Amino acid sequence: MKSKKVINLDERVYQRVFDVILEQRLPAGTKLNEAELARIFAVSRTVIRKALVRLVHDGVVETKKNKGTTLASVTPQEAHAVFEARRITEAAVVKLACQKITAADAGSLRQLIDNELVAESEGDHGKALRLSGEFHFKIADIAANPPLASFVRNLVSRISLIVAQFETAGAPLCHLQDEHYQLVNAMEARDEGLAETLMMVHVQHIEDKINLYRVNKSLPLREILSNG
Amino acid sequence: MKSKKVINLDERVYQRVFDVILEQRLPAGTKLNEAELARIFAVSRTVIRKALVRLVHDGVVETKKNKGTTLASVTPQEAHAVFEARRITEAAVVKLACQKITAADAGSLRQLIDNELVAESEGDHGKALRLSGEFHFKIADIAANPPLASFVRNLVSRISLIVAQFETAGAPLCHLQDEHYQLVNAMEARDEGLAETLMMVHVQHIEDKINLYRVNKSLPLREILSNG
DNA sequence: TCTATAAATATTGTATTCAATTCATGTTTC
DNA sequence: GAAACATGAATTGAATACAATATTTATAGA
Repeated sequence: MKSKKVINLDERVYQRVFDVILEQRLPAGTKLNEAELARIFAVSRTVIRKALVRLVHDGVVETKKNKGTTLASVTPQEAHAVFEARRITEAAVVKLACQKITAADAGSLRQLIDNELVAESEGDHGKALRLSGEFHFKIADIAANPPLASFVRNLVSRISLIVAQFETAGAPLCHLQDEHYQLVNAMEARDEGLAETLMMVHVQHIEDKINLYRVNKSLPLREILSNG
Repeated sequence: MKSKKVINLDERVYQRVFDVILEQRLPAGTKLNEAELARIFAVSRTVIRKALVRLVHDGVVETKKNKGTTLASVTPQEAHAVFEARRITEAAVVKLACQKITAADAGSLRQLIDNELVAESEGDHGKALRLSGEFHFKIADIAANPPLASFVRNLVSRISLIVAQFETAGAPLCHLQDEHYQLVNAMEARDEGLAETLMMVHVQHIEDKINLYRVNKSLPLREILSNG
């Protein structure tokens, strides 16, 4: 058993950027300059480029020739499609998870929720967001279907970007932890129908919050214009 | 309107390898030597590597440090997971497509089936396989959900690899075109329930064929052993 | 003949260098 | 003063060179 798994340099970069996206610590459209990233991670541009290629493939960053690489920003239509995909996929995944969940799994899930609450109470909003994402990753792992799990990871990360794009800082994510608890209970009871419904409603709630904020965001425009 | 879209060199390589996989013209485990590919495509290894990174991310090729890159070969368990993912995803996708399909879309789908039959009758088995895949891609496009469409592309290509891995040459894919026709009819009638069922059965049939061949493949073992 | 060791080879990982293109800025000309 | 144009900086695209390592092969000894 190797305690220290050797991973390529680009994997480190990829994971780090991925985590930052999950924590919503970078505003949409943030430039990811290759040279700058190379300095930050103390590697060559080659390594950075490899990580960026993968992130582009994931759809979370966009590269334009001779212009630069930025965090992907999406239109409302594109955002809606990602939510739709996530509702469909996670509904199916949670049904699979219902069939395969163990007591230990349920314990891990509840632990994740608790840790998230602790992080939130300590003011570490970024960590709480990441743990919230990992809750969904864990469900996908329980479903024991690697391709679906990988797709869920992709969708959750893209939703994180979208939320960060439309949400103003400190938007309340209340109730969502409650929904996580209910999900675990339904899964443990192996109630596929309930779990499926709860999951779809849960993702819908996230989308609803975004839509609210999109409306709010258009309001400050007058202030900005009159102020300039 | 630009008639000639400038695409990066690695995109060409990526698409080409992707097509070859869909056409099942390379046996599983085939080595994709970077230097050799660079010669074939007349580009530097840098370009090849970029394409390979994306293919690895897709799960269709595997790279081992200092060992080489090969077409991915999967265990029966992994293969089953890919089939499961595809059944779930395409079932949902075809329901979306039912809601959005136009008469022109249905025409395009039927054209694809016809072209596939022509290719088959002309003995171009590879082209027929690729067109069969494009039939599924087209349904995903009709569903108008880019993330799901991209995932379907991924799953279909992986299934192609898996089929190529377990199937012996010239395995009959009869009946499957019939199922494609029935799918188009159900979609055009906007019968979501029927379309969903047909799709799941269709994918199941593909998996069943594989399983048959896996059994057959283990039989020659005695011959091999007694012959040596 | 078999084994163990060492050298050669093959292959990917990473860094560095050069090229091409876009964008902004300044300059010149009318 | 305005517009066209040239020029320089910034940035990614691509090629080449170098490093690290696993595999194979050759060789020497028992």
